[in-house]
Amino acid sequence: MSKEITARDKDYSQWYNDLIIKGGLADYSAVRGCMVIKPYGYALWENMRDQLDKMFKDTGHQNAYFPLFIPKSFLSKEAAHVEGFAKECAVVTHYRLKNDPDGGGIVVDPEAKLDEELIVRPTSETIIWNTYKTWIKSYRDLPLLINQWANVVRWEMRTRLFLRTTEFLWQEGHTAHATAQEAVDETIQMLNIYAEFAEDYMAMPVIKGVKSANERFAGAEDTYCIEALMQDGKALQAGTSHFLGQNFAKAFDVQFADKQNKLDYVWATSWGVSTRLIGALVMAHSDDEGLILPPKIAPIQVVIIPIFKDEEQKSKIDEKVKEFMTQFKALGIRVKYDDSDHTRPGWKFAEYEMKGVPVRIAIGVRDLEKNVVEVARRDDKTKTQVSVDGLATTISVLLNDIQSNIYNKAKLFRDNNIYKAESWEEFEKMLDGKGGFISAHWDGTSETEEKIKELTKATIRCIPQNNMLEEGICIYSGKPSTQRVLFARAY
RNA sequence: CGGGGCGUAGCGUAGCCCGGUUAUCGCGCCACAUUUGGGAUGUGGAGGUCGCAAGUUCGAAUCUUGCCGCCCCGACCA
Repeated sequence: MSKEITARDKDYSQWYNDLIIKGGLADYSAVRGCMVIKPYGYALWENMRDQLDKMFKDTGHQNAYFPLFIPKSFLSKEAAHVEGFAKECAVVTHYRLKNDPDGGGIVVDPEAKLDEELIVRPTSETIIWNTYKTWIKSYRDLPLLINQWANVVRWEMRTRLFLRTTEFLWQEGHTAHATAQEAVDETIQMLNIYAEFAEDYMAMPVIKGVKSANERFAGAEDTYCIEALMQDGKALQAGTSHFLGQNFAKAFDVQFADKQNKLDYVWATSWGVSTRLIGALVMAHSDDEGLILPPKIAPIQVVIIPIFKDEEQKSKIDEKVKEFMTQFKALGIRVKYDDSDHTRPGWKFAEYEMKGVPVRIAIGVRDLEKNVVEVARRDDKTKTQVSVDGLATTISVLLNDIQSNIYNKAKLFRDNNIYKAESWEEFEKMLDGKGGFISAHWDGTSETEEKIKELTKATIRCIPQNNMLEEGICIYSGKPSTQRVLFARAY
């Protein structure tokens, strides 16, 4: 098997696939459009999930779990919602198989047809709001702050590892509030949590903003999002937080009695991030040697590789490494000692580079004599001799350093790829060049946005938060505009 | 669903146009030996419904027809 990873500038799609498959994160599966997340990839997801979960709980949310199946009639209760999802639903129509009477295997039993078909959830608003109806009676029941970790299914035409798979893992928060303001505050709070997670943990700079009407979630009043920039100049929506207004409360008749015993519909939010974040991580940081994972979420932060000629040398090294391991673990560093004998050091070096392990420590008898080890960083590929005295502390500092270095590098790239377009010609030229975010004036109409998409495949990624108001003219229509918005081609 | 490409061992492939002994090569796998500071070397070995089906033929991986599957590019989308 080829060990080489395709070069980024040669074939970006192949580069991306190579990183995931050769980095050991995931594989294609026997089921069309679905992937197998391998242990290493799942460990990465668990680290991300655990951190997000902590952030949700720190802001008063609780986890719960709702059914995988949604009765078809639920989905149609909110008009915009069904409109948005109808085209990509997997549907359960029968509940039993039987032996084929004509021989040759097994067939669906036509006798076992469901009276009402079940939809495999593409998102859970409907089943959850159907439940909330029974949970919410009074202002005392509010706010209701629930999150669920789940899998969902969206039957997309074309799939792509992590970025768009038929089934994917995610979390979806669904909250209910007594006032519109409180719900909006919640929406913004969760957006901020996503941004904080992306930047502080994934080392991926994001732009916070609000979607235009065209890009809004089906059934939302407002969709807030974080947008990241990938190395090929395309944008990626990394997380969304929706202010749902009273749409779902009205569709599912969820009313509460306030202090004055006046009935009103509750105000809702929903917000989610998915395993797509892993795809974002891969495209944001990796190079042609493999993955580069930020230390804070890397499944293995440090790998130790022994270099020895015989058993005697090996046992000396083992003894020293045992001390390191204790010290590392005391500092909470995720460390792996790879003393397997069936691959040689050079193989292991390449292997852990492909897997994106931030720090590699090589240790041989030569080092033991000098009381040093060789420390190699994945992010900048430098190697240095480091004293074994206080090694764990040195490495701990180094991991923080790597974390911020990865972030700064991604931020520099992102900042260098935000352009201002003043005219249509300029706009098109920028898109066909390096891509990136293009800040341009827009007249605020859906028609213009659609026309631009049709002509260039670029969409409005967001209207940035705290956007400066600025008089100008729309790059497409020439009509007056009050602010710039961010355009990009996107995943 | 439209356009393009591909299906031969676990992976990657040659052979196909122009049909002909036992289907090529590399990686990986197994055994032994020598090795181990950047993807080791040697020797020996195991592993195949040539995507499926039908047809043409003395003979099909190769030709014909149908079907299935996958990848890439579009439309759709987190």
